[in-house]
This record gives sequence, structure tokens and C-alpha cells, in this order.
Amino acid sequence: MELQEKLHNKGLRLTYPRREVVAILNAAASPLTPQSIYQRSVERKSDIGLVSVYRTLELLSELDLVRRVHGHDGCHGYVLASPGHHHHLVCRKCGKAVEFSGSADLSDFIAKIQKETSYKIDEHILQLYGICPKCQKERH
Amino acid sequence: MELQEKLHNKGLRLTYPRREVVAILNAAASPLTPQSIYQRSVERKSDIGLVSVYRTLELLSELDLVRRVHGHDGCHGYVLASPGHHHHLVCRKCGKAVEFSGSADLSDFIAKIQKETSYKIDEHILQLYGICPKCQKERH
DNA sequence: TTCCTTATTGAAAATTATTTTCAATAAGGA
DNA sequence: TCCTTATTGAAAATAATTTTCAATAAGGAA
Ligand SMILES: [Mn+2]
Ligand SMILES: [Mn+2]
Ligand SMILES: [Zn+2]
Ligand SMILES: [Zn+2]
Repeated sequence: MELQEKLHNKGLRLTYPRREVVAILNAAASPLTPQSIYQRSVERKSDIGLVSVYRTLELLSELDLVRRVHGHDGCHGYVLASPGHHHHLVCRKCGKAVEFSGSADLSDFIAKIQKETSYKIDEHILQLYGICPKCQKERH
Repeated sequence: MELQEKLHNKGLRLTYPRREVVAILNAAASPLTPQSIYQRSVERKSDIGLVSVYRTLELLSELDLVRRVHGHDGCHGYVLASPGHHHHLVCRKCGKAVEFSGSADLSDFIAKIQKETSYKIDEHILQLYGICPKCQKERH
């Protein structure tokens, strides 16, 4: 479902700051923190406030239009969520993230853990880290 | 390898604050943030500073004696790392976390993604969320 | 044990990140 | 075009994290 539509369903408005945050995330290759989103909005000379970045990310999270991606060291950033369930593979050098799917491959495994632990499992995070093709080529 | 030993290898010292942080993590059922570790140290009346909690967690991370666990919403906390590679299953109600292993079950899947993306994958996070047996029983 | 050396500590200050408040603004239906 | 009210952003308030630095205490050497 589209941003426009989801907002409308809830009586919310499609505003300039919201468009901007989405546009910035859309143009990004790697997960962005609220701060870095704000930075980019300054560079773009779109005059949106940092507060709106925070508020918009919270909203987009609720609408499931944005996803949190955890850095293998520090903390998380946000990426635009393409429809459906996905996971992320992040380059440890340049941060470039790509999506992949494949919950199917996990479901047996998860079912096994569920049986073993008696937890009722309903959600998961799977994130892979490595070096992207481009960074593999560069010396150092 | 033991904390004592790992510290010694690096010319570092086994101090009271470090012992305390480990003891607190050891007694915890769920991932703790620096702040909550500090809280508990106050309750225990061990007089360690918040700064030392931060520093100790950083150190223990380097020594791989502590692991970061990401909440499915907010951010991460720390748990003591038992030796070997492990994952965590966290209760969304009470926060209780249990470990499970099983990288073997993932390796084929990861190899597939590696081939598809041309990333060189060398690390991963897998975290499961659900409701623990105890919380399943409670009404509400 | 006692004596050094130096890693470590913690209080305080500095920085950074996040949330709250609130009057002014603008989205968008009527 | 005109309302209603969701939304914005500046500023202030809070919270989280990092840096500084003089005082302290591990723990090896004597
Ligand atoms: Mn995190
Ligand atoms: Mn999945
Ligand atoms: Zn890269
Ligand atoms: Zn529980």
C-alpha cells in the first residue's frame, strides 16, 4: 500500500517533511539515522526540522513503510521497506545495504526452536554482514 | 576463555567495577542497557560509576565476553556471552531471553545469499521474538 | 610485605541524542 | 475560498554518551 493511501486511511496528511524523509531514504544506499537524514535535508536545502524527522520515522515505522536495520557494532538506522518481509545484508566497509528474502528457508528452523523452548515465536530479525563487491576490489 | 585470563593477556586488570558488571549481567534474565546495569549496581550498593559501566561494556565487547541483543522496537542491551556462537530468543512481554545455537542450519542459506549478492558474508545476527512460556499463561 | 608503575576509576563538564511544549502554519475537505 | 485541525519547527527540557583529569588501586618487582 502506498504512503498516500495509508496516511489517508488514518486521517493523516501528506506533508512536505514527510515527502522529503521518504525521498531521502529512497535515494540512500545504506541505513540512515535520524541525524543523517536531517543532514541530507539540509544539503538538499529542504527546510525540514530535525523534530519532524523523528516524528516521521516513528510514523513510517507504524505504517510499516520503514524498517530498522541494526549495525553490527553501533546502533540502528532506517531503510525504506519494500513490501513484504525482507532481511538486509550490510557492507561493513561502506554501509551499502541490499535486501534479500527467504523466510521460507528459516521457518523449519524457527519451528524447531519454538518446540525446544516453548516460546511462541512470532517475529524475527536476520541480518547479514560482509563486504560488498565494490569494497572487495579496493586495496587497503 | 575466562575474563581473568583475557584481561591478563592484554596487561589489563581485574577490578571491582569489572567484576560487578559481570556479576550483574550474570544474574540478569534479560538484556540490560548501560543505564539499567548502573541502576542495579546502585541497588546492590556497589559504588561503581556509570562511566565505568560504559567502559566495561566496551571492553567486554572487544573481549567477546558480552553480546549485544537488539530489542525488536527500541535499541539494544547486553547479555553475557557464553562461549561459541549463539543467538537469542527474547520475550516481547517480560524481556526474558534464552540462547539457542544452530548456525549449521543457516550456513546453506547464507551461502546461497552470498552467491546471489556477491557480497563476502562473514557475520550475522539472528534474533527471534515471541512470548515466553510464563507470559503465555498469564491472562490479560 | 612493601614499593613502584601505570591501568583504572569516578566526579564533573562537555557533547550529542531525543522528547516535550506550544504558538504559528498549511493540508485538504466542505 | 474558507474552515478545521493535523502538523510543523523553534526553543526548552531531558536523557544518553563521551571526554577530561586528578586521585586511586591493581598487581608485578624487589
Ligand atoms: Mn540497535
Ligand atoms: Mn525473515
Ligand atoms: Zn561496501
Ligand atoms: Zn515473558
